[in-house]
Amino acid sequence: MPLFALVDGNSFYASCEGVFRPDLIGKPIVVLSNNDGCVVARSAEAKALGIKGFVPFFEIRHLCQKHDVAVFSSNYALYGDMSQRMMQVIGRWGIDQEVYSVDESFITLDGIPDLREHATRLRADVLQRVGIPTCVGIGPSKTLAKLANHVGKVYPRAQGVFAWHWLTPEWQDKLMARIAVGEVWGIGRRIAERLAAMGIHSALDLKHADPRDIKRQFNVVVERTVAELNGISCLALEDVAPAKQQIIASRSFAELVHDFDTLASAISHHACRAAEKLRRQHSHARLVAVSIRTNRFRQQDAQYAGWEVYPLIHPSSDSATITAAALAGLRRVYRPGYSYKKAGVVLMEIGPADRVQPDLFAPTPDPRRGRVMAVMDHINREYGRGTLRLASEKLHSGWAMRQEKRSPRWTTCWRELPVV
DNA sequence: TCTGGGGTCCTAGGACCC
DNA sequence: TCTGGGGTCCTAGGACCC
Repeated sequence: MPLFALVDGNSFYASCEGVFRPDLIGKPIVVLSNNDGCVVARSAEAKALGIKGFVPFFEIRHLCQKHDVAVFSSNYALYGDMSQRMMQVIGRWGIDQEVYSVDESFITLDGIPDLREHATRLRADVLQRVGIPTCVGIGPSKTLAKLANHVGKVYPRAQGVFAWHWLTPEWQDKLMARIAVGEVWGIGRRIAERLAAMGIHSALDLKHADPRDIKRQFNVVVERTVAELNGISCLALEDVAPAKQQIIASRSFAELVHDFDTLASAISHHACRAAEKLRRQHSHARLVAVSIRTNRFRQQDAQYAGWEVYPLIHPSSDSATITAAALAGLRRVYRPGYSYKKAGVVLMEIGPADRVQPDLFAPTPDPRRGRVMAVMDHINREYGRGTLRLASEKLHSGWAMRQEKRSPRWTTCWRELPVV
């Protein structure tokens, strides 16, 4: 029987901010989404103040002022780098590792004798080397490992580590009966509501539900969740990350945008970011889609959401080609007279760059373009993102996002290194 | 005044093929 | 008048995750 552990960073973004600000130890920390829109991370102290996740910042601003909460704009350069460091350390403690998200990793622990000791030392190692506190949950399926992680967080006595097999089956069930079914991985709000109508309220209820019944009412995914809760592992560890099938680059604007040229600059920028992501996974895309939309929360404004797909003759990962397609799409989708809040580019029909079906009649793209892109990526890696870019990205700058409280890029930018 | 940005998978239904 | 059986592919929409 396999044995999985889920290791995750506690309040990850907030913890990252705390690492370089020892003066904030014991103080509430909140991290905001792009554009300083919503709360995306809260330190334990901030949670204790009653600040909920995903609420718009303006609703809790007064609370933050009153309690002297440290508020940060999101700093993805910092979180991405801290994530890599954390994953590297966690990986040393597992047989195999899957990096599941920016702050979560599954590892397998088959054959390790003293799991409590092992997990405790793992946590200490990450804390010492990276500065991030973690929790470890252990179980015979990924779903049970996730749920064990939840137990490790919620019960202080667990001290951040919990494994199901430390309890007798009876006590396992007693514990599961106290966990709401919505806490189970894969059970979201909608399914939880429908389960409640069927009389299934706790994780234990779902574990004991009839799988055929669940399959009929929902689908195979929920059926698998039932099996996983019963200790039957259905979800394998994915130690190689599959290439993305779809790449999105989009942003809200700090202020409403009305004119085509400003939108064109934003779309150029997003197209280049998307193309860069595409090249990083050595893929080409065949479809470039553009979306623009007004602010859906402003009911007093006329609403418009446009979406246009633009096919490329040759699948490509060339920034200029993809940007040209995105701008062509924008020209078709743009309607004057609206106040735009968000623009984005989506790449689809993605495939490996070394397997491209050429077009019989169209001229073959210049093979030297690939080298131009490689040089551009290299320079941007070496000297910082945006050192080289397309002119069309910079024609107008009226679309920047709000980021008023961003901390320095402590670990990835020479100019912003902490000074001791 | 102020409301994020990514991703994946599954299903149902229609078009179309032999 | 009667109108099969087996399949694939695509799309839209819904659900989930972080």
